[in-house]
Amino acid sequence: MYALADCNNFFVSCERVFNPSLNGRPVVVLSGNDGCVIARSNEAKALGIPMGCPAFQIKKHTNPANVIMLSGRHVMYRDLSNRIMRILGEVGLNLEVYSVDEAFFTLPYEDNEQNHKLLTSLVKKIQQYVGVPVSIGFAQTRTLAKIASHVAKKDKNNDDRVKGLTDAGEINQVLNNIKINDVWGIGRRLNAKLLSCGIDTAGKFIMLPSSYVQRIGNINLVRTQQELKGIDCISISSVDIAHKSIMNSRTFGHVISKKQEIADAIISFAQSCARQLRQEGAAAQAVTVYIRGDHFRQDLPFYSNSCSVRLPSHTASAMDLAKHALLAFNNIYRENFTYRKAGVMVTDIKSVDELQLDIFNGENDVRQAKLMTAIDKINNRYGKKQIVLAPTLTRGEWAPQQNHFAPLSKTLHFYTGMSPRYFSAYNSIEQREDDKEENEMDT
DNA sequence: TCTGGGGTCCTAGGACCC
DNA sequence: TCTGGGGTCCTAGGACCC
Repeated sequence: MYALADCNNFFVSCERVFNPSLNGRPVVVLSGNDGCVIARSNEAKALGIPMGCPAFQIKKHTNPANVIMLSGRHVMYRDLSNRIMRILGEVGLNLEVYSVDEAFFTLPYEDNEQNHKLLTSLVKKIQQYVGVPVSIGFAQTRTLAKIASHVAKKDKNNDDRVKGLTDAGEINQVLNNIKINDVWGIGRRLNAKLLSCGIDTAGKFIMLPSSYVQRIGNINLVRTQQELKGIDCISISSVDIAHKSIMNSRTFGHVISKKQEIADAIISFAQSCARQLRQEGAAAQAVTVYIRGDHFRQDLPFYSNSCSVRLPSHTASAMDLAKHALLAFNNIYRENFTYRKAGVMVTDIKSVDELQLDIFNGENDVRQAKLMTAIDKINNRYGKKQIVLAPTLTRGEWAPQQNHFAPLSKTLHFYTGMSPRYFSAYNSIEQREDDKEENEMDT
């Protein structure tokens, strides 16, 4: 029996932990550059604000004075997420962290009454210790558990926020009322295809012959159908399985044409990829760079391109990765165009354990590895940005604009469990302007 | 004026091999 | 005129997720 714990309106709920005055009001959290809505409170949903809605359009949808718009503070969300996962991990067997606000786990009891009781206490514990509301669904497969948590969330009479879908008759009834695009694994395209065949509910979908389902989609769609029928066939690559790619990219605060400014961004992205590789005890042997114009600007010529470069050996060195990322960038950069977004992706990733022989091959590799280890030690001890590659010392021209941070420091005392260290991490994003000065002093 | 970021898996088709 | 058959590997692009 699988359970899925899903945080309600996660980013908004995190903001509310630190700022209870947001309770009961329509709140949205925005993406980078304060661009799109990426989380909505129930009140904001009720106003008809759709997911992904551009911030400037909220004024068209609603009375803007009604809606509180906040810039995302992902360091804080990650921290609260970790706390929730720890609590789930204490009870749940085989915890699979699926995303920042969701995790699957298996249930210990044969008896569903007992499982229900256990989950109810978990929901209460998370509310009490972390302050974030969580809904939990459980069923025979992950896909059904997902639907169950959906039901738990929607049902206003269900105070304990736990829902089990275990009775065959009830499952059928629920599936007949679930719209096909609310099923996990069926997105926009497949929804359109299925609708055109007259399939609009999960109940109708499970009646289709699997050969037909395979023709509409692919093997994944067949698996989704099996899961809805109660046959377990989707596995989740859990957190301890290594990443296959690591990406770092940003939409710039405005369009940029100067080559050096974009190069600075590329170096910064490569540096972040390298840092994450080292945190995971891994190294990569390929790096891809992409750059693109602003596809919303009809008045500017549009150009986008990408380039991959293979490194001579696996590395997690910021300098190696930045150097090769710049080679790739030089390949694709064109004069006379403007750019709005760029990114760096590292692939062909292996754990350092697998690479012991390779990585210590050359004199240079050994020195680089030692140097990066030393830099990590210093940055971990004295702060993330004590030693960085030179072009990333100051805040780049490309840095995204975010102007809607909640006044966190004023509300922080609501949260007693926070150490000074977290405090500074949470505030670091707010204080970009201060950062700039600090960095100049460091220089 | 203003439109996110970071992942995974599958498939078709081309290159290449014998 | 007429031009094999089968296999593997790689990559780009499309679909999905949060």
